[in-house]
Amino acid sequence: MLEVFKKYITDKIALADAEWDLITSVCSIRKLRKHQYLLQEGDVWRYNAFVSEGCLRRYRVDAAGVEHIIQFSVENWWAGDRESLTNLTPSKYNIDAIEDSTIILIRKEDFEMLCKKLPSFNDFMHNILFRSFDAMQDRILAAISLTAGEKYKKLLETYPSITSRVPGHMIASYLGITPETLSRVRKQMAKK
Amino acid sequence: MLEVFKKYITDKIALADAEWDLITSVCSIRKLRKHQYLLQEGDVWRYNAFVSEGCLRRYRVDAAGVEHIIQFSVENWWAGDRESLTNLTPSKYNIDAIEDSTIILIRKEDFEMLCKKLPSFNDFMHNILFRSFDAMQDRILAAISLTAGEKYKKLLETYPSITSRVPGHMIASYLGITPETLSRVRKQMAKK
DNA sequence: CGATTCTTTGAAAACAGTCAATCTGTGTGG
DNA sequence: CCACACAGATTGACTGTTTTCAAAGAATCG
Repeated sequence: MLEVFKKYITDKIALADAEWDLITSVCSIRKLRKHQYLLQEGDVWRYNAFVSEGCLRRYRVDAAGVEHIIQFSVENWWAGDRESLTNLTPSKYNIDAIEDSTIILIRKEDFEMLCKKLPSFNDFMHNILFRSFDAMQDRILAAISLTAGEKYKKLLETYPSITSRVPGHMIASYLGITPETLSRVRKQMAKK
Repeated sequence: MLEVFKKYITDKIALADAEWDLITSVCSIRKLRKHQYLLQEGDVWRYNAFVSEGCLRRYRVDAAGVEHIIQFSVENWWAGDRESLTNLTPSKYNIDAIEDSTIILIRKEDFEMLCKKLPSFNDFMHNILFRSFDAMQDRILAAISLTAGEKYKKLLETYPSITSRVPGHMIASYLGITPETLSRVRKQMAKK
Protein backbone atom coordinates (compact mmCIF):
# COMPACT_ATOMS: atom_id res chain seq x y z
CA MET A 1 0.00 0.00 0.00
CA LEU A 2 3.01 2.26 0.23
CA GLU A 3 3.05 1.99 -3.55
CA VAL A 4 0.17 4.45 -3.86
CA PHE A 5 1.89 6.89 -1.54
CA LYS A 6 5.20 6.55 -3.37
CA LYS A 7 3.54 7.27 -6.70
CA TYR A 8 1.74 10.24 -5.19
CA ILE A 9 4.97 11.69 -3.85
CA THR A 10 7.32 10.93 -6.71
CA ASP A 11 4.83 12.28 -9.24
CA LYS A 12 5.36 15.70 -7.72
CA ILE A 13 8.90 15.78 -6.38
CA ALA A 14 12.12 14.04 -7.24
CA LEU A 15 13.52 11.88 -4.47
CA ALA A 16 16.73 9.93 -4.09
CA ASP A 17 16.32 6.35 -2.92
CA ALA A 18 17.72 7.21 0.49
CA GLU A 19 15.17 9.99 0.85
CA TRP A 20 12.31 7.71 0.04
CA ASP A 21 13.69 5.20 2.52
CA LEU A 22 13.69 7.93 5.13
CA ILE A 23 10.02 8.55 4.45
CA THR A 24 9.03 4.90 4.57
CA SER A 25 10.95 4.45 7.80
CA VAL A 26 8.40 6.66 9.57
CA CYS A 27 5.26 5.41 7.82
CA SER A 28 2.87 3.01 9.44
CA ILE A 29 -0.15 1.47 7.80
CA ARG A 30 -3.62 1.24 9.24
CA LYS A 31 -6.48 -0.67 7.69
CA LEU A 32 -9.98 0.50 8.45
CA ARG A 33 -13.20 -1.39 7.94
CA LYS A 34 -16.25 0.51 6.74
CA HIS A 35 -17.81 2.38 9.69
CA GLN A 36 -14.63 2.12 11.74
CA TYR A 37 -13.31 5.27 13.40
CA LEU A 38 -9.95 6.80 12.66
CA LEU A 39 -10.57 9.56 15.19
CA GLN A 40 -13.30 10.23 17.71
CA GLU A 41 -14.36 13.51 19.26
CA GLY A 42 -12.32 14.20 22.36
CA ASP A 43 -9.23 12.31 21.24
CA VAL A 44 -6.02 14.13 20.43
CA TRP A 45 -4.91 13.62 16.85
CA ARG A 46 -1.16 13.09 16.50
CA TYR A 47 -0.56 12.11 12.90
CA ASN A 48 -0.54 13.14 9.33
CA ALA A 49 -2.67 10.64 7.51
CA PHE A 50 -2.62 9.82 3.82
CA VAL A 51 -5.48 7.85 2.31
CA SER A 52 -4.04 5.30 -0.11
CA GLU A 53 -7.27 3.36 -0.56
CA GLY A 54 -10.88 3.95 0.32
CA CYS A 55 -12.85 6.94 1.55
CA LEU A 56 -13.21 8.72 4.89
CA ARG A 57 -15.47 11.41 6.24
CA ARG A 58 -14.79 14.00 8.89
CA TYR A 59 -17.84 15.36 10.66
CA ARG A 60 -19.18 17.00 13.79
CA VAL A 61 -22.25 16.11 15.78
CA ASP A 62 -24.35 19.06 16.93
CA ALA A 63 -26.39 19.47 20.10
CA ALA A 64 -29.40 17.85 18.45
CA GLY A 65 -27.31 14.82 17.51
CA VAL A 66 -27.19 15.67 13.81
CA GLU A 67 -23.99 14.91 11.90
CA HIS A 68 -22.46 17.61 9.71
CA ILE A 69 -19.81 16.44 7.31
CA ILE A 70 -16.91 18.85 6.92
CA GLN A 71 -14.77 16.85 4.52
CA PHE A 72 -14.48 13.69 2.48
CA SER A 73 -11.04 12.18 1.87
CA VAL A 74 -10.59 9.65 -0.90
CA GLU A 75 -7.38 7.93 -1.99
CA ASN A 76 -4.49 10.29 -2.75
CA TRP A 77 -5.74 12.82 -0.28
CA TRP A 78 -5.05 13.63 3.36
CA ALA A 79 -7.16 13.14 6.41
CA GLY A 80 -6.95 14.13 10.07
CA ASP A 81 -7.60 17.14 12.23
CA ARG A 82 -5.00 19.82 11.83
CA GLU A 83 -6.39 21.87 14.69
CA SER A 84 -5.97 19.03 17.20
CA LEU A 85 -2.62 18.12 15.70
CA THR A 86 -1.22 21.64 15.86
CA ASN A 87 -2.37 22.48 19.38
CA LEU A 88 -2.53 18.94 20.77
CA THR A 89 -6.05 19.68 21.97
CA PRO A 90 -8.98 17.25 22.01
CA SER A 91 -10.59 17.05 18.61
CA LYS A 92 -14.04 18.40 17.88
CA TYR A 93 -14.40 16.03 14.96
CA ASN A 94 -15.07 12.42 14.21
CA ILE A 95 -13.42 10.67 11.30
CA ASP A 96 -14.61 7.32 10.09
CA ALA A 97 -14.41 5.13 7.01
CA ILE A 98 -17.17 5.17 4.40
CA GLU A 99 -15.48 2.28 2.62
CA ASP A 100 -12.86 -0.23 3.72
CA SER A 101 -9.77 1.93 3.61
CA THR A 102 -6.00 1.90 3.93
CA ILE A 103 -4.33 4.81 5.66
CA ILE A 104 -0.68 5.71 5.95
CA LEU A 105 0.16 7.37 9.24
CA ILE A 106 3.15 9.56 9.97
CA ARG A 107 3.59 10.75 13.52
CA LYS A 108 3.73 14.49 14.05
CA GLU A 109 7.40 14.60 15.09
CA ASP A 110 8.40 12.38 12.19
CA PHE A 111 6.48 14.51 9.75
CA GLU A 112 8.24 17.62 11.01
CA MET A 113 11.54 15.83 10.68
CA LEU A 114 10.74 15.02 7.06
CA CYS A 115 9.83 18.62 6.35
CA LYS A 116 13.10 19.76 7.85
CA LYS A 117 15.31 17.25 6.09
CA LEU A 118 13.56 17.29 2.74
CA PRO A 119 12.90 20.84 1.60
CA SER A 120 11.03 19.74 -1.51
CA PHE A 121 8.75 17.64 0.66
CA ASN A 122 8.13 20.66 2.83
CA ASP A 123 7.33 22.86 -0.16
CA PHE A 124 5.00 20.24 -1.52
CA MET A 125 3.04 19.98 1.72
CA HIS A 126 2.89 23.72 1.91
CA ASN A 127 1.40 23.80 -1.52
CA ILE A 128 -1.26 21.29 -0.58
CA LEU A 129 -2.18 23.41 2.38
CA PHE A 130 -2.63 26.42 0.13
CA ARG A 131 -4.74 24.54 -2.32
CA SER A 132 -7.08 23.19 0.28
CA PHE A 133 -7.29 26.72 1.63
CA ASP A 134 -8.54 27.93 -1.74
CA ALA A 135 -10.96 25.03 -2.01
CA MET A 136 -12.42 25.91 1.37
CA GLN A 137 -13.01 29.47 0.26
CA ASP A 138 -14.88 28.25 -2.77
CA ARG A 139 -16.98 26.09 -0.51
CA ILE A 140 -17.81 29.04 1.71
CA LEU A 141 -18.85 31.03 -1.34
CA ALA A 142 -21.08 28.20 -2.48
CA ALA A 143 -22.59 27.84 0.97
CA ILE A 144 -23.52 31.50 1.27
CA SER A 145 -24.56 32.20 -2.30
CA LEU A 146 -26.18 29.16 -3.91
CA THR A 147 -29.50 27.37 -3.65
CA ALA A 148 -29.70 23.68 -2.78
CA GLY A 149 -29.83 22.67 -6.43
CA GLU A 150 -26.94 24.90 -7.41
CA LYS A 151 -24.81 23.58 -4.57
CA TYR A 152 -25.39 20.05 -5.71
CA LYS A 153 -24.64 20.88 -9.33
CA LYS A 154 -21.42 22.61 -8.35
CA LEU A 155 -20.39 19.62 -6.24
CA LEU A 156 -20.93 17.34 -9.22
CA GLU A 157 -18.78 19.57 -11.39
CA THR A 158 -15.98 19.61 -8.82
CA TYR A 159 -16.16 15.95 -7.77
CA PRO A 160 -18.05 14.10 -10.51
CA SER A 161 -17.33 10.67 -9.08
CA ILE A 162 -18.67 11.42 -5.63
CA THR A 163 -22.17 10.09 -6.27
CA SER A 164 -20.89 6.62 -6.99
CA ARG A 165 -19.01 6.38 -3.72
CA VAL A 166 -20.84 8.44 -1.13
CA PRO A 167 -24.45 7.78 -0.16
CA GLY A 168 -26.86 10.59 -0.81
CA HIS A 169 -27.63 11.44 2.78
CA MET A 170 -23.94 12.11 3.38
CA ILE A 171 -23.74 14.35 0.34
CA ALA A 172 -26.75 16.18 1.72
CA SER A 173 -25.01 16.56 5.07
CA TYR A 174 -21.91 17.92 3.35
CA LEU A 175 -24.00 20.45 1.42
CA GLY A 176 -26.05 21.50 4.41
CA ILE A 177 -29.38 20.34 3.03
CA THR A 178 -31.69 17.50 3.99
CA PRO A 179 -31.68 14.12 2.23
CA GLU A 180 -35.25 14.80 1.13
CA THR A 181 -34.27 18.04 -0.56
CA LEU A 182 -31.37 16.31 -2.29
CA SER A 183 -33.70 13.63 -3.57
CA ARG A 184 -36.04 16.26 -4.99
CA VAL A 185 -33.19 18.20 -6.53
CA ARG A 186 -31.99 15.05 -8.27
CA LYS A 187 -35.45 14.39 -9.57
CA GLN A 188 -35.67 17.91 -10.96
CA MET A 189 -32.32 17.59 -12.70
CA ALA A 190 -33.25 14.23 -14.21
CA LYS A 191 -36.24 15.80 -15.93
CA LYS A 192 -33.84 17.62 -18.27
CA MET B 1 1.78 53.49 11.17
CA LEU B 2 4.53 50.93 11.33
CA GLU B 3 4.07 51.19 15.10
CA VAL B 4 0.97 49.02 14.99
CA PHE B 5 2.74 46.43 12.90
CA LYS B 6 5.77 46.44 15.18
CA LYS B 7 3.64 45.90 18.25
CA TYR B 8 1.79 43.11 16.49
CA ILE B 9 5.01 41.35 15.58
CA THR B 10 7.01 41.92 18.74
CA ASP B 11 4.08 40.82 20.89
CA LYS B 12 4.51 37.36 19.43
CA ILE B 13 8.16 36.94 18.59
CA ALA B 14 11.39 38.37 19.92
CA LEU B 15 13.34 40.39 17.37
CA ALA B 16 16.76 42.02 17.44
CA ASP B 17 16.82 45.62 16.24
CA ALA B 18 18.60 44.60 13.07
CA GLU B 19 15.88 42.07 12.33
CA TRP B 20 13.14 44.62 12.76
CA ASP B 21 15.09 46.96 10.51
CA LEU B 22 15.20 44.22 7.91
CA ILE B 23 11.42 43.96 8.08
CA THR B 24 10.82 47.69 7.83
CA SER B 25 13.17 47.93 4.89
CA VAL B 26 10.69 45.96 2.78
CA CYS B 27 7.48 47.52 4.10
CA SER B 28 5.57 50.11 2.19
CA ILE B 29 2.50 51.94 3.39
CA ARG B 30 -0.71 52.49 1.51
CA LYS B 31 -3.54 54.69 2.66
CA LEU B 32 -7.01 53.87 1.44
CA ARG B 33 -10.08 56.05 1.52
CA LYS B 34 -13.43 54.48 2.28
CA HIS B 35 -14.75 52.71 -0.85
CA GLN B 36 -11.32 52.65 -2.44
CA TYR B 37 -10.09 49.39 -3.95
CA LEU B 38 -7.02 47.54 -2.76
CA LEU B 39 -7.54 44.82 -5.36
CA GLN B 40 -9.93 44.41 -8.24
CA GLU B 41 -11.08 41.24 -9.91
CA GLY B 42 -8.74 40.32 -12.74
CA ASP B 43 -5.67 41.91 -11.19
CA VAL B 44 -2.75 39.81 -9.99
CA TRP B 45 -2.10 40.22 -6.28
CA ARG B 46 1.62 40.41 -5.43
CA TYR B 47 1.78 41.36 -1.76
CA ASN B 48 1.25 40.34 1.78
CA ALA B 49 -0.87 43.05 3.31
CA PHE B 50 -1.25 43.89 6.97
CA VAL B 51 -4.08 46.15 8.09
CA SER B 52 -2.74 48.56 10.69
CA GLU B 53 -5.82 50.80 10.70
CA GLY B 54 -9.32 50.55 9.34
CA CYS B 55 -11.38 47.76 7.86
CA LEU B 56 -11.45 46.00 4.51
CA ARG B 57 -13.74 43.51 2.84
CA ARG B 58 -12.95 40.85 0.28
CA TYR B 59 -15.87 39.77 -1.87
CA ARG B 60 -16.93 38.23 -5.14
CA VAL B 61 -19.59 39.40 -7.53
CA ASP B 62 -21.79 36.67 -8.98
CA ALA B 63 -23.41 36.42 -12.39
CA ALA B 64 -26.45 38.34 -11.15
CA GLY B 65 -24.23 41.17 -9.90
CA VAL B 66 -24.68 40.34 -6.23
CA GLU B 67 -21.72 40.79 -3.91
CA HIS B 68 -20.77 37.96 -1.54
CA ILE B 69 -18.34 38.90 1.19
CA ILE B 70 -15.75 36.23 1.94
CA GLN B 71 -13.79 38.04 4.61
CA PHE B 72 -13.49 41.18 6.69
CA SER B 73 -10.04 42.35 7.75
CA VAL B 74 -9.72 44.85 10.57
CA GLU B 75 -6.54 46.27 12.09
CA ASN B 76 -4.03 43.66 13.22
CA TRP B 77 -5.16 41.22 10.60
CA TRP B 78 -4.08 40.32 7.08
CA ALA B 79 -5.69 40.99 3.76
CA GLY B 80 -5.09 39.98 0.19
CA ASP B 81 -5.71 37.02 -2.07
CA ARG B 82 -3.44 34.12 -1.33
CA GLU B 83 -4.64 32.20 -4.37
CA SER B 84 -3.64 34.94 -6.77
CA LEU B 85 -0.42 35.56 -4.85
CA THR B 86 0.65 31.92 -4.85
CA ASN B 87 -0.10 31.16 -8.49
CA LEU B 88 0.26 34.69 -9.86
CA THR B 89 -3.10 34.27 -11.53
CA PRO B 90 -5.77 36.96 -11.95
CA SER B 91 -7.79 37.35 -8.80
CA LYS B 92 -11.43 36.33 -8.54
CA TYR B 93 -11.94 38.75 -5.68
CA ASN B 94 -12.37 42.41 -5.01
CA ILE B 95 -10.98 44.03 -1.91
CA ASP B 96 -12.00 47.50 -0.84
CA ALA B 97 -12.00 49.68 2.25
CA ILE B 98 -15.08 49.92 4.46
CA GLU B 99 -13.38 52.68 6.46
CA ASP B 100 -10.41 54.91 5.74
CA SER B 101 -7.58 52.45 6.24
CA THR B 102 -3.83 52.12 6.44
CA ILE B 103 -2.23 49.04 4.93
CA ILE B 104 1.32 47.78 5.14
CA LEU B 105 2.45 46.03 1.99
CA ILE B 106 5.29 43.55 1.65
CA ARG B 107 6.11 42.29 -1.80
CA LYS B 108 5.95 38.55 -2.34
CA GLU B 109 9.69 38.10 -2.86
CA ASP B 110 10.50 40.24 0.14
CA PHE B 111 8.08 38.30 2.31
CA GLU B 112 9.69 35.03 1.28
CA MET B 113 13.07 36.51 2.06
CA LEU B 114 11.87 37.43 5.55
CA CYS B 115 10.54 33.93 6.10
CA LYS B 116 13.85 32.48 5.05
CA LYS B 117 16.03 34.78 7.11
CA LEU B 118 13.85 34.94 10.20
CA PRO B 119 12.71 31.47 11.23
CA SER B 120 10.54 32.78 14.05
CA PHE B 121 8.78 35.07 11.60
CA ASN B 122 8.20 32.09 9.36
CA ASP B 123 6.80 30.00 12.19
CA PHE B 124 4.55 32.84 13.24
CA MET B 125 3.10 33.27 9.77
CA HIS B 126 2.64 29.56 9.52
CA ASN B 127 0.69 29.63 12.73
CA ILE B 128 -1.57 32.37 11.46
CA LEU B 129 -2.28 30.33 8.37
CA PHE B 130 -3.29 27.39 10.53
CA ARG B 131 -5.53 29.47 12.71
CA SER B 132 -7.36 31.03 9.81
CA PHE B 133 -7.72 27.53 8.44
CA ASP B 134 -9.50 26.46 11.59
CA ALA B 135 -11.67 29.57 11.56
CA MET B 136 -12.73 28.82 8.01
CA GLN B 137 -13.81 25.34 9.00
CA ASP B 138 -15.95 26.74 11.76
CA ARG B 139 -17.51 29.08 9.26
CA ILE B 140 -18.30 26.20 6.92
CA LEU B 141 -19.92 24.33 9.78
CA ALA B 142 -22.01 27.37 10.64
CA ALA B 143 -23.01 27.85 7.02
CA ILE B 144 -24.22 24.28 6.57
CA SER B 145 -25.78 23.71 9.97
CA LEU B 146 -27.33 26.90 11.38
CA THR B 147 -30.40 28.99 10.68
CA ALA B 148 -30.13 32.68 9.81
CA GLY B 149 -30.64 33.71 13.42
CA GLU B 150 -28.14 31.23 14.77
CA LYS B 151 -25.55 32.32 12.24
CA TYR B 152 -25.93 35.90 13.33
CA LYS B 153 -25.75 35.03 17.01
CA LYS B 154 -22.60 33.01 16.45
CA LEU B 155 -21.04 35.87 14.52
CA LEU B 156 -21.76 38.21 17.41
CA GLU B 157 -20.12 35.81 19.84
CA THR B 158 -17.03 35.48 17.67
CA TYR B 159 -16.73 39.14 16.64
CA PRO B 160 -18.79 41.20 19.11
CA SER B 161 -17.57 44.53 17.81
CA ILE B 162 -18.48 43.88 14.20
CA THR B 163 -21.89 45.55 14.37
CA SER B 164 -20.40 48.89 15.28
CA ARG B 165 -18.09 48.92 12.27
CA VAL B 166 -19.73 47.03 9.47
CA PRO B 167 -23.10 48.05 8.03
CA GLY B 168 -25.83 45.45 8.34
CA HIS B 169 -26.21 44.69 4.67
CA MET B 170 -22.56 43.66 4.55
CA ILE B 171 -22.95 41.43 7.58
CA ALA B 172 -25.92 39.87 5.81
CA SER B 173 -23.79 39.32 2.71
CA TYR B 174 -21.10 37.67 4.81
CA LEU B 175 -23.64 35.36 6.44
CA GLY B 176 -25.36 34.50 3.19
CA ILE B 177 -28.72 35.99 4.13
CA THR B 178 -30.63 39.04 2.89
CA PRO B 179 -30.55 42.40 4.68
CA GLU B 180 -34.28 42.05 5.31
CA THR B 181 -33.83 38.72 7.04
CA LEU B 182 -31.03 40.16 9.16
CA SER B 183 -33.24 43.06 10.16
CA ARG B 184 -36.00 40.67 11.25
CA VAL B 185 -33.54 38.47 13.12
CA ARG B 186 -32.29 41.49 15.03
CA LYS B 187 -35.82 42.51 15.88
CA GLN B 188 -36.57 39.02 17.20
CA MET B 189 -33.45 39.03 19.35
CA ALA B 190 -34.24 42.46 20.78
CA LYS B 191 -37.57 41.20 22.08
CA LYS B 192 -35.72 39.13 24.70
C1' DC C 1 -34.13 -14.17 2.66
C1' DG C 2 -34.87 -10.88 6.98
C1' DA C 3 -33.13 -6.77 8.82
C1' DT C 4 -31.23 -2.64 8.30
C1' DT C 5 -30.09 1.29 5.90
C1' DC C 6 -31.03 4.43 2.30
C1' DT C 7 -34.06 6.81 -0.85
C1' DT C 8 -38.27 8.54 -2.39
C1' DT C 9 -42.77 10.67 -1.99
C1' DG C 10 -46.54 13.47 -0.08
C1' DA C 11 -48.62 17.07 2.64
C1' DA C 12 -48.11 20.65 5.86
C1' DA C 13 -45.44 24.03 8.27
C1' DA C 14 -41.50 26.91 8.95
C1' DC C 15 -38.21 29.65 6.99
C1' DA C 16 -36.03 32.87 4.06
C1' DG C 17 -36.26 35.63 -0.16
C1' DT C 18 -38.45 39.20 -3.11
C1' DC C 19 -40.54 43.43 -4.09
C1' DA C 20 -42.05 47.82 -2.91
C1' DA C 21 -42.69 51.42 0.23
C1' DT C 22 -41.40 53.98 4.16
C1' DC C 23 -38.35 55.56 7.64
C1' DT C 24 -33.80 56.96 9.44
C1' DG C 25 -29.63 59.06 9.75
C1' DT C 26 -25.65 61.17 7.41
C1' DG C 27 -23.26 64.11 4.79
C1' DT C 28 -22.94 67.55 0.99
C1' DG C 29 -23.64 71.54 -1.64
C1' DG C 30 -26.06 75.68 -2.03
C1' DC D 1 -27.30 76.38 8.48
C1' DC D 2 -30.75 74.36 5.95
C1' DA D 3 -32.52 71.43 2.41
C1' DC D 4 -31.89 67.82 -0.18
C1' DA D 5 -29.98 63.59 -1.78
C1' DC D 6 -28.41 59.25 -0.70
C1' DA D 7 -27.33 55.11 1.51
C1' DG D 8 -28.91 52.05 4.81
C1' DA D 9 -32.49 49.97 7.72
C1' DT D 10 -37.05 48.59 8.53
C1' DT D 11 -41.67 46.91 7.55
C1' DG D 12 -45.51 44.51 5.23
C1' DA D 13 -47.48 41.41 2.01
C1' DC D 14 -46.44 37.89 -0.83
C1' DT D 15 -43.91 34.09 -3.07
C1' DG D 16 -40.94 30.45 -3.22
C1' DT D 17 -37.85 27.26 -1.22
C1' DT D 18 -36.56 24.10 2.22
C1' DT D 19 -37.58 21.50 6.29
C1' DT D 20 -40.28 18.47 8.93
C1' DC D 21 -42.84 14.46 9.75
C1' DA D 22 -44.58 10.23 8.38
C1' DA D 23 -44.82 6.51 5.43
C1' DA D 24 -43.71 3.58 1.74
C1' DG D 25 -40.29 1.68 -1.62
C1' DA D 26 -35.55 0.24 -2.98
C1' DA D 27 -31.31 -1.42 -2.20
C1' DT D 28 -27.78 -3.66 0.47
C1' DC D 29 -25.62 -6.68 3.67
C1' DG D 30 -24.97 -10.28 6.75
